[in-house]
Amino acid sequence: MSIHQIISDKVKEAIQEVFSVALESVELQITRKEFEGDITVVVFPMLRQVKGNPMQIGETIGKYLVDNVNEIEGYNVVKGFLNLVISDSYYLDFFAQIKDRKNFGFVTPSKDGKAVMVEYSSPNTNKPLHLGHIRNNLLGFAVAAILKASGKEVFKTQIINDRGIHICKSMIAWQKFGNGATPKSTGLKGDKLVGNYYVKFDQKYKEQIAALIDQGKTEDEAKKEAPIIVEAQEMLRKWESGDSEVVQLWKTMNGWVYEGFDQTYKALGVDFDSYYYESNTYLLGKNNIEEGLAKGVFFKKEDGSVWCDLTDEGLDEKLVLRSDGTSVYMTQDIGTAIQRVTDNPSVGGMIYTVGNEQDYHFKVLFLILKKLGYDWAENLHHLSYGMVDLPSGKMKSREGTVVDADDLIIEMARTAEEISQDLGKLDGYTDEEKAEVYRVIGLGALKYYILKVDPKKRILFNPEESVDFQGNTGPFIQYTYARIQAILRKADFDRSIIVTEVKLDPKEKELIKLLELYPDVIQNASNELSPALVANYIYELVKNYNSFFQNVSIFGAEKEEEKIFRVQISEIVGATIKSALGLLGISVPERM
RNA sequence: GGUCGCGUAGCUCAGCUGGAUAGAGCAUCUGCCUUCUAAGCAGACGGUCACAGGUUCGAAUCCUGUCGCGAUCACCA
Repeated sequence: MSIHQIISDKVKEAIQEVFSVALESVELQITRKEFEGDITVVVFPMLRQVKGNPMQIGETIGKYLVDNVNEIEGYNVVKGFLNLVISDSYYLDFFAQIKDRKNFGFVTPSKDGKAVMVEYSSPNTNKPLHLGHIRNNLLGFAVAAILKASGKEVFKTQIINDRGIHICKSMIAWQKFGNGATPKSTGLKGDKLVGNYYVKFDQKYKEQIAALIDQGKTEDEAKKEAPIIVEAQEMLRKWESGDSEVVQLWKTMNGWVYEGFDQTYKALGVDFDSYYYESNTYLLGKNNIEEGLAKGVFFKKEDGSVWCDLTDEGLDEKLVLRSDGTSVYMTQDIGTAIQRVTDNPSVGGMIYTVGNEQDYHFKVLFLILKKLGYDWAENLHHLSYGMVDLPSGKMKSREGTVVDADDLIIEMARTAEEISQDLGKLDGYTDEEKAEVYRVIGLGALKYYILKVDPKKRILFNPEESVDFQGNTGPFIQYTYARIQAILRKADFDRSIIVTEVKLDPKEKELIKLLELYPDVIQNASNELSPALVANYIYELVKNYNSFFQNVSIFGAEKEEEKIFRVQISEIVGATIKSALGLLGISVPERM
């Protein structure tokens, strides 16, 4: 039983005994550093049930606790706050329990529980991944890892937008201007090559629109009549009718893109358990619309279009099938969601990692799925995140004002290299080893920078100066880990000894208190789907460790037991940093 | 216009279901490398928590309104 639970129970007992009142709940918090004590009972909320002076009530409870709880050594009351001093032996016991535990903080998954499907990434196959995708990928990957750590079975998946007019745009431009260029012939990454033709299309399209407007057309007319867009639409029709030439070109170009994406995913360190392709799913959902009609969830208008009435929920009517019987985005998403649960029957909920511009879409989608009566529809979450903006404004891939994912990853490693070389700490490493460390640091900086902020908030990303290596950053945390490894390399004595009696330094006590919180942090982060909670926890831990590291002599401890204990603390803090960073997809270097 | 989100130090961000004097980093300034990695530590400076009301023992946190920024309201995806 945790100390918090014990205190909570005993406070209730005390109130019952002295005031004959059954307390509903007890509010505890960690004692602020400026006061003496470890855990604080807040007396104020009790005033609702217990009449009296908060100071006196605090005194009464404090006395009772010291008399009746071994772990509590003393107390003091400040205003309505009862500060309790917890004995060293409690923390030593706790430490002995977690000292050798592998995966401390992680809950072992239960087989009978329902699985969660996490969708993320979901790119279009007409252009390379950019900074916005990076945020998406990092969030999705981290949330999946955190859910796993909290004991759930997790499937990572993505749906690839591999069809539609935007894909045909790249294809048309390649056909017209590509001269048979391939990734091999140009040396370009496949997704980059295809992306170039998407940009090329847009240039040509704009030229043609301008020319048509000069000829006296209105802008709307020009946009519809420009030859290149007409050709793209024709190509989409051919694709849909299965024209073998178009399909072949489509397969070839998508193949290039996938190779490129694989490299980027690998560089980012993310992966997937399954892939869904829109070309296979875009016709899904129509049957479900039929079912919905039969159930009365949907209704048909005179023109044959099918709608869902959501006015009771304060929303609008939503179209789910066009009057010509073809699907819309919503139709596909309904169908795909149902398909995914059919494919993976253990799935009891899904998380969609998609930008906040689609908040409304997912609100509607979830409502419709609930109305259709699926039990898993109760556990659907839109992991909504804010845009990543640049100082220059919004990123637009058609205009080429994007920060390319691959470029950024390389750039980060280069920055890490520059800083590292100035410090000269990796002397004696081979070039390959150094390059690997730079890569890990650069990536760590990028990932941490993006994950530490609340997903809901938009990020202003300044490529030149945004990524720091000091303070609340990935490299600062990695650095602490590397330093701990240096201590462990030097500590060539037996560390398996269980230390039972040693006077805890306040900084040591702080560290153990923080470690105690780790399982709760994982649990909370999984409930709120927020890697930022984990990130801020690691920072807190690392800051405390650094203060300990700098101010408490480890090898120069007075007694042998103290020395061993301090090394053990370093070891477990290191292990916790590593596992917590792992939840964010960040690796740690042994030396840096 | 309706709906949703955001607004905390010069900048970038924390602040859990309301709790003690609102916390970090960057930037500026002051100390600390002959012992474990100074990518560090200790400290100083810096706040009308957008604004105005309300709820109560207590509000950055909850409610209402106002302002600012963003997103969204397609038989697009």
